[in-house]
Amino acid sequence: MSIVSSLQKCTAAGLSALFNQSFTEKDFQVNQTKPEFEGDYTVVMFSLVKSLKLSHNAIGNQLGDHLTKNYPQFFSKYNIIKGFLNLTVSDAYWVDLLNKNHNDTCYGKKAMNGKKVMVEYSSPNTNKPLHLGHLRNNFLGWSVAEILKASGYEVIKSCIVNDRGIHICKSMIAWQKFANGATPESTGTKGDHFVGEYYVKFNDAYKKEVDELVAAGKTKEEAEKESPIMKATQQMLLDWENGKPEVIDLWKKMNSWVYAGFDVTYKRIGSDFNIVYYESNTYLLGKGIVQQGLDKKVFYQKEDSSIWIDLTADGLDEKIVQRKDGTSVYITQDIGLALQKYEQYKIDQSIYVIGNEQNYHMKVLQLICQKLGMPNADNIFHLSYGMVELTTGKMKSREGTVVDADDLVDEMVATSKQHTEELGKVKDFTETELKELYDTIGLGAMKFYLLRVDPKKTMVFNPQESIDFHGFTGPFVQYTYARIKSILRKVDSSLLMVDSKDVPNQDVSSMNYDPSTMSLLKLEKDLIIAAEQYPSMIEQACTEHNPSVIANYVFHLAKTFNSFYTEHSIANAETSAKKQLRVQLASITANIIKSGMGLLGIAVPERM
RNA sequence: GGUCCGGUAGCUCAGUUGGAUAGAGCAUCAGCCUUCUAAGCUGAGGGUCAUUGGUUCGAAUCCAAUCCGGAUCACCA
Repeated sequence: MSIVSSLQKCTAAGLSALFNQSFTEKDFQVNQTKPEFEGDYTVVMFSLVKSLKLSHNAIGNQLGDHLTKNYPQFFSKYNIIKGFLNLTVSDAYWVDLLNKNHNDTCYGKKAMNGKKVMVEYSSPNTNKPLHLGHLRNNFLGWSVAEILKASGYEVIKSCIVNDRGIHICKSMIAWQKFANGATPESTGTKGDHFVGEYYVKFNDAYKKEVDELVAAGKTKEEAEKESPIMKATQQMLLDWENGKPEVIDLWKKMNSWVYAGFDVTYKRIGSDFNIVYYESNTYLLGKGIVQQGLDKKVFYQKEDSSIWIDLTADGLDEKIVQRKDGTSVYITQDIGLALQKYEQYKIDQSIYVIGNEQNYHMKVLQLICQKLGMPNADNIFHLSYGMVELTTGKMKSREGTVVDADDLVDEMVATSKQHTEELGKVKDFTETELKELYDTIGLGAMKFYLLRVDPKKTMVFNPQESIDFHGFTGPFVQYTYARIKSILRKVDSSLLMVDSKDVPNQDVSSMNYDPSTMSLLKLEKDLIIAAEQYPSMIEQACTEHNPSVIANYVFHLAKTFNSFYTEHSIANAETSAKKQLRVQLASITANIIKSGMGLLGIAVPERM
């Protein structure tokens, strides 16, 4: 249990005993004590003054006495300033915590809880390569999955590939018309980029045709309808739906190019999936459900035989779920897939990592599932994240301002190479080690940069800032880790106990100090306090589905360590007791950094 | 127009179950490498928490109104 929880419980129990009324943790507030006051944690007593009709001082004195007397293992002393009861946690508590956990690589993680969660993320279109926005999605999805695992959930990562539809046909038509049989191999182009080029070519050709038709006297609307290339594309979509062999062959061929390209990118950025759904397989799902919905009168049919749901009572609009020609719309297959996911895995929760532009759509989806009485409908959760904008404004493909994912990764890795070479600290690395290090730092910087911001918020991508490796960045945290590992390599490893997850309750008689009498310097204590908070940070990140909680925390921990490191020597500590204590401190810090960065999908180097 | 989200230092962001003098990083300025990795540390300056009103012992945080920005409201996906 965290010290904050302990304090809340002890305070509630203490108040109940002292004042003969029942109190719970909600009746008062516990905060970390502000640095300008003495103490570690603070009970705010203003809310108690009214119910008890006593002064702060009276309450504070009685409660402070009670806590220090009855829980000396937690609290050593207290002071009262205005309505704030500041408690000092005893050094013995901190030291004991350090002893028990300093070499536990699973510190902060929970045992399996038997619950199953699906995290759907990434979900690309097969007509263009991944861009910066996809990166935020991928990093978020992967990290949230890790955070859920650390919190005891079994996680199934899924991906729905948007591999069919009019937009896919656009790049197919353009390839037929303009490629002269060119392939990724023949042009030496990565498959997804290759296909993306034809998607662009389609739009150029289409625009040209429309302009010409408009110049010939048509209205814009007419021109858009009559454009030959668009008509050909629509015909191709029909041919695809009818299974016309040469169209299917072309579709398969071009998609396979895209997948080959995606595989490379996914491998590079670390995305992976337990199950991949393809829209070409799922787009007919949900049609049966539409019929059932009609029978249940959740849906209704209009005269033209299109099928709708009326959501006006829920503050939304009417929504079509099946066209008059009997074909399904986007949301129909989503309903079908939602049910399939549940039937396939019996998941307790279904998380969708999708941008906030689809907030309305996801609200409608969940509402429909609920009205249909689907078993998992209440456990659909839309992890809605904000768009990534540039300092110059939004990314616009038409204006060519889209930041390509592969290019960005390459730039970040190149920058990390350049910085590393300038510093000249790794001259003895082999070529392979160097390459791995550049990847670790470059990708670490990028992931940290995108994950450090609250997912819900729109964020600005500043290229200069993103390649800064100082301050609140991934490389800063990685560097702190490498410094600690450098020290730990040099000191006697017997100062650390073996990993306590392997050998619980091991003999501590070889300790160089007595944990019950060891006193802590301020910077030592600050570091243990920070380390103690890691488990509750994982909890918070999990309930909020928010990796930025971890990013902010890990940065804070690293910063706290660096202050400690500059001020006090570990290897040459004043006494052997202090040396062991500090080695343990370094160890727990390194373990948490590695673990926390791992939750963000970021590797840490042993040396840099 | 309806609905939803946001507005905190020059810039990028924390902080919102209401608590003490609103915090980081970048940028600017001033210091610190013969001692465990200076991708580091220490310090300084920088704020009408969009505005106005309300709730109360106490509001960046809760409520209302207003202003500004964004998203969305397709027989597109």
